Amino acid sequence: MTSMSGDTSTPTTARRPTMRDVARLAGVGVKTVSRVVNGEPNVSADTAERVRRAAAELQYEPDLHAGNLRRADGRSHTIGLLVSSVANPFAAQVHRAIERVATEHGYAVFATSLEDDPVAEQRAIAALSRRRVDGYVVTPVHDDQSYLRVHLDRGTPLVCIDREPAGIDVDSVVTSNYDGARDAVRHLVAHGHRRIAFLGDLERIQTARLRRAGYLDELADAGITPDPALIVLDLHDDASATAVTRRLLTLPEPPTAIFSSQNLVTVGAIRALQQLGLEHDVALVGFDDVEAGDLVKPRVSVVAQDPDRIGRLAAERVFARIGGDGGPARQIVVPTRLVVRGSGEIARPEAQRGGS
Amino acid sequence: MTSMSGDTSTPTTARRPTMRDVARLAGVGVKTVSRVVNGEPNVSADTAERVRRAAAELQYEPDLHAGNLRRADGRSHTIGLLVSSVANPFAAQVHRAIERVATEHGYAVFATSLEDDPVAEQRAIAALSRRRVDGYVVTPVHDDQSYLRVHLDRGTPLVCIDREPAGIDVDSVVTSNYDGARDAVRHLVAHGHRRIAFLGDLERIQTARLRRAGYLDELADAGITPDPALIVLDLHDDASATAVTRRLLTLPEPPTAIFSSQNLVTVGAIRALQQLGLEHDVALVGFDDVEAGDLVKPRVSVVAQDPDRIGRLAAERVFARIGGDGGPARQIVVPTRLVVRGSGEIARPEAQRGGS
DNA sequence: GTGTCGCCTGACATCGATGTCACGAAACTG
DNA sequence: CAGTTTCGTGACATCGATGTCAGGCGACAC
Repeated sequence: MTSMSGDTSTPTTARRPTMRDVARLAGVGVKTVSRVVNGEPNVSADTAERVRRAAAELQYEPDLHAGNLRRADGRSHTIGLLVSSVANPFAAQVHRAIERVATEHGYAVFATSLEDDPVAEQRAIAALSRRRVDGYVVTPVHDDQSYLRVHLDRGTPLVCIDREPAGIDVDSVVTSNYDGARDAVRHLVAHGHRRIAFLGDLERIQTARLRRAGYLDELADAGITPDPALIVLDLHDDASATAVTRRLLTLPEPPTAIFSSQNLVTVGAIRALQQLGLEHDVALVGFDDVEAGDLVKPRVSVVAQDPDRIGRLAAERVFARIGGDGGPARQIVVPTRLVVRGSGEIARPEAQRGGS
Repeated sequence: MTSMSGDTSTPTTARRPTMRDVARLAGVGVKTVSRVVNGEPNVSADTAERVRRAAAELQYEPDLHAGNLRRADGRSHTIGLLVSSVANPFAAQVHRAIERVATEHGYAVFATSLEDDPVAEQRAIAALSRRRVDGYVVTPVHDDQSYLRVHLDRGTPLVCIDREPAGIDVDSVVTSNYDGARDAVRHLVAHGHRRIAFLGDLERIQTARLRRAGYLDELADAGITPDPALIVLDLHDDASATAVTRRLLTLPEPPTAIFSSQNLVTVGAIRALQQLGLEHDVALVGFDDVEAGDLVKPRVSVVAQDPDRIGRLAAERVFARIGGDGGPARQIVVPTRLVVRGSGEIARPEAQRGGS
């Protein structure tokens, strides 16, 4: 109603108002403005109202960082998230879940893509440390996280997701890679398969090794001797997965089922099966869900991870730590879910039942 | 080599060292430490070395925000990104592209999901403003962005992506929604189709209206009178798209081709076609690429957007503005690309050639 | 009427850094 | 060799806020 000056036109470059400007306009001291802005008690109703009006008039926005400098708890109300890539669908869903929890707590999230580069991991941590984040959620890439201990000692919590950290004892939230792989293989064995191929991700990735172990142990428990010819490791993209799958399927004794241990590898396997016209004859179960995996024919069965839950649990751990939880480090394992859609339920051909 | 104290065990809670601590240890003034840390000139080689050693010993990390308080340019080296959802594949790819440019400039990125909530847009801007971001990249949701003018006036640039802003004159980077839609329809017309259905997204979304307009204008140019029965708007998820598509396909005079104007809607249409066994008989072109769209049979043809380029261009605009570019607002349009995979090249059935 | 208490309020030091400036020593100039 | 410039350095004010503390004022009890 009562506008300060008649000038309502666009100012060229306005200085950002500070608490002092608001104080001056409201005719009070800065500390009183501070009290009103932060909802502290002991301010009379009409002083508060005058301050609020002045703040609104100047469109005042407090400077969170300036406040933190002096504030007792020194919280930046910001956390950092390190993932393989924010564009990776799995990581993106984890990110969304974390963001949801963060927003509830009034926190903002810095997300950084590491692209599996250990050096990027350290650089990202340093960049976030300079920005004084209150906590980290990290997908470990580096083979040793002990360099992070100094941050823990200074009271900045860290939670690892997807992979277990090495060299530090912190909370972690990971998928049940080993059990999930066993579930997949057990499912295929239950449909009569004995020649089950394994398409593995890069062996240097911990989760890939766990999935391979699950595959081998489940075969062993089923009394099946693994055929080394059917085990291919270190696949990381769909093109090489396609090539390898084609080769396996044209062996003299081809597999009757395939367990592919990762997203893109599953896509590559599907493509190979389609190219050879074998998609209805050879069973396939993938680890990790495939986008639009229910549009393909046959629809693709998978052992699905739960990125939403992983993200939520990880965020809850971080905020518990920020909130002062000093308990021992927790290892949380999120189970996988077998999604039955068709490709994994293709039975071993009758022709072969007699053989072997 | 020369460790300060013999104690290498884990300290319980160490205070974070400040510049003063480093100065004291190195036996110099704080300003000298500041000079070394920031690479300013006029420090003798061995003073600099002594300071660096002290900083390393204490594992000193400068506080970026404290520095900004006094620093002339006051840059937080942080930008804010508002998207529909960080879990949305399109937005996630845009995000990754922006992050790449940001990293080159030494910037970190705050990403926030709006879930198409106009109130969330304003809340997010306020949260980022309090954190003093140097620039914004925004997917507008609110129907009026004039409330952002104050930030522009204070020198914080803003670039809109995906949708044009309303009420402010700023840089924007958008897909050629109108032309892309025309391309899709032209492609279907070229394959003989005249009864082409349109499955539109929510009409309140600007891009959805543009795609509809492209559809209608291209039909008009081809001399085809649109059949209102084949135009369905306000679809936003795959379930409703499936239901609607099934209804259209069972009309007395069903469409021979479908143009679906969005990702999830395309998925819904595919599912309906598969359920009715018509996927090889009715042509389909979608707007926006579908993940694993080349695994479906027939492989799905789309008019693809270029999220990587959109993100990169948007980020470059923001950094140009942060760098002082005061030129007039630029509207950048990123063209779509028709991806021919099979579903869009199904010809109009011969049986119908005689008719109409 | 006076003393005590509690509520409001603002002056001032402070957070961790950078900008300004003055000072002494060394290097150059003529 | 005196005068000037340059270099290296640190004391100090300052950025925008909050924590501390003391003072003023009105209400209440005796």
